[in-house]
Amino acid sequence: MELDLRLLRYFVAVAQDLHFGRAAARLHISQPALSVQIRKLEHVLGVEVFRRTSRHVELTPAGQAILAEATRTLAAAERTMAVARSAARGKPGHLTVGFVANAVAELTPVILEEFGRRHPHVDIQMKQFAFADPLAGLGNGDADVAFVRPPLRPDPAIEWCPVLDEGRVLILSERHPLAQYPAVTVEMLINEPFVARRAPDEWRDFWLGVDHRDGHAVRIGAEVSTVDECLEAVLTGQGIAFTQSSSQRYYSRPGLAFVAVKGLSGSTAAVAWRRDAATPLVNEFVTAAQNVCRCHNGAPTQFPLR
Amino acid sequence: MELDLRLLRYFVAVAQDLHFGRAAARLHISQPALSVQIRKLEHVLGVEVFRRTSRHVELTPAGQAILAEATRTLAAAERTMAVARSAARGKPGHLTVGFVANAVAELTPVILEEFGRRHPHVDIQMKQFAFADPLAGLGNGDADVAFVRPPLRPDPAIEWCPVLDEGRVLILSERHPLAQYPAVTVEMLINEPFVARRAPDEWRDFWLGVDHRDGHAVRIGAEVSTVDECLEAVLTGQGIAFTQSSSQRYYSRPGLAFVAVKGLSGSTAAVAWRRDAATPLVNEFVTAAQNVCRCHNGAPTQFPLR
DNA sequence: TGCTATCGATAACCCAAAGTTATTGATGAG
DNA sequence: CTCATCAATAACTTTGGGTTATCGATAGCA
Repeated sequence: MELDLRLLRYFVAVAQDLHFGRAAARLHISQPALSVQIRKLEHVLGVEVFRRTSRHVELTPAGQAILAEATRTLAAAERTMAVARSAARGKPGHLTVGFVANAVAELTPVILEEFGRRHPHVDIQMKQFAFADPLAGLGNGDADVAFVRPPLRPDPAIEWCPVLDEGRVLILSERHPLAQYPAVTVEMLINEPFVARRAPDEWRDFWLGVDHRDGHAVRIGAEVSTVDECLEAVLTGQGIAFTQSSSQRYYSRPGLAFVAVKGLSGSTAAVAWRRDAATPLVNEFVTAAQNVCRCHNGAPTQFPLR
Repeated sequence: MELDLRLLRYFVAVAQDLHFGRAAARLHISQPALSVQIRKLEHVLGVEVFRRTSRHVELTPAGQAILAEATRTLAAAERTMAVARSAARGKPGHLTVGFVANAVAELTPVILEEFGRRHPHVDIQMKQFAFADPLAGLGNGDADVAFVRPPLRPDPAIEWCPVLDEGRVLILSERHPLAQYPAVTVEMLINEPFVARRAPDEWRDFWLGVDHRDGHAVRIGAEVSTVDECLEAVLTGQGIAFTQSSSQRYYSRPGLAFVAVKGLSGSTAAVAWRRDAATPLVNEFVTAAQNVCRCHNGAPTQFPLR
């Protein structure tokens, strides 16, 4: 019996939510089918990857080790498809650019254009990642280069260079009482429910403004994985959230209000890449980004706080 | 329709021998099944990967680009299996060591032992590669580290460090007239048919002793991909061949004779690794190899020429 | 202790698709 | 022009991944 990408996809899905029923739903198959396939995977691999009772599912140590490799394998397959798509469009070169939310805002198209002018034979695929992966695919090879927003977990394999500094603002329903204020302070928000990003701690905390709360715990009104989920939660009044100020121009929509927050630190956007996968094309892309933002003299582009 | 490892395996097989019939035979399926699956792959990828008539099969430019990625994807899958096997044996760590022929001969087990003593939790998988891949899997991630034998095509991503220097000897059937000589010269072999290794030019030529032939063309008696095929060809008298002198101790078998060759340059064996995948484990392995052979002061272990 | 809700495993069945053999049709060689 | 080669097509068989229905184990709770 041979290994098969489907088995890996199923495995990763179950590993993600540790629940056969929900994973099956996400995969658009029935729960028994998923159970059978996971057992088949375990047979093919020769190890039990999950320890499961009728009440609990968890990865075995073997499962954890395998999960990392499975993710890489799936990323490689994804990349194969991407290269094929590029080739189909007559472009021999290919570069996958990961990003989160609105990337580096208005600078994004400028950088792409700058790069495209120098490398017209390269097909660029922009690929968005959810909050759960602030490295925007750099971690497992899903992306060659990425627009990210620190704070990032320190990782010797990842290098980055700031491109854009902007302020952070409050985003809330326009029916929320605070929406009328021209500006607020973090203290005024201490008891407000926040919309939290499902993300690694350092990222989640940064966007909840934990550093500005003087140790006060955060009330969580909703948990979200993507920008749109976040906006949805805010619109329906489940909570408020901080966001980079460029969101006002990218995600403005009826019923949504933005309010300046006094004293709140800003957000930096950066180009990032893997030190061990710095192909010439990646380097060229980073250079293009640096040229555009002129951060090679240490000063990323500054946008007004509001 | 989703991409599937089977399709990639089939694709690579056809790309290798550019012949549907033979590829199908190697894959143990019928030729029509293979044709259908390749067409399916092309549909999934959205590009034609082969240009084919009833007389000729060749990769399209798109196919070439995709082949590289497909190989990497398959290697990643292979690695997933390997890690699973390791985990099944209760070893959380894993290292795949590629090698060609008899690796670094008697030093191999010593190095493995040295490394194993320092890293008992790491499961080492030795993986042999055919002559076609003198980089022993370093090229596409099939191996983390490898025992190779220069000459290698210069590649900035690959670094290596010599471990062992040994002479080269002639290998021939004991019924061959020259088998009686205590030693021969290359001039005496100019008109002898040689067994050639199916390998990149620099490697193939080195093992044919082209540098010692003063420009005389080589008569090719057989083409082989592996050591055993080579010995088989020599035993059946299809040709003679040069080999590292340690072969006398590793591949000695009834009917086979080894003869010293005066003036023939030696062969170096080395540890090699990818600069961009030099994980701590890889570095430790290289260190172990260096410690064992003491080549850190520039002098790889010397074996007597005969 | 026993009831209930939850959730993964098992069973029985169905059907899509990968495989088979037989054949066609195109093409390069002599 | 004929023959041999080789990929594509056709008609079919079979494998196995999917389904629904059901079971059995367990945590929560009165």
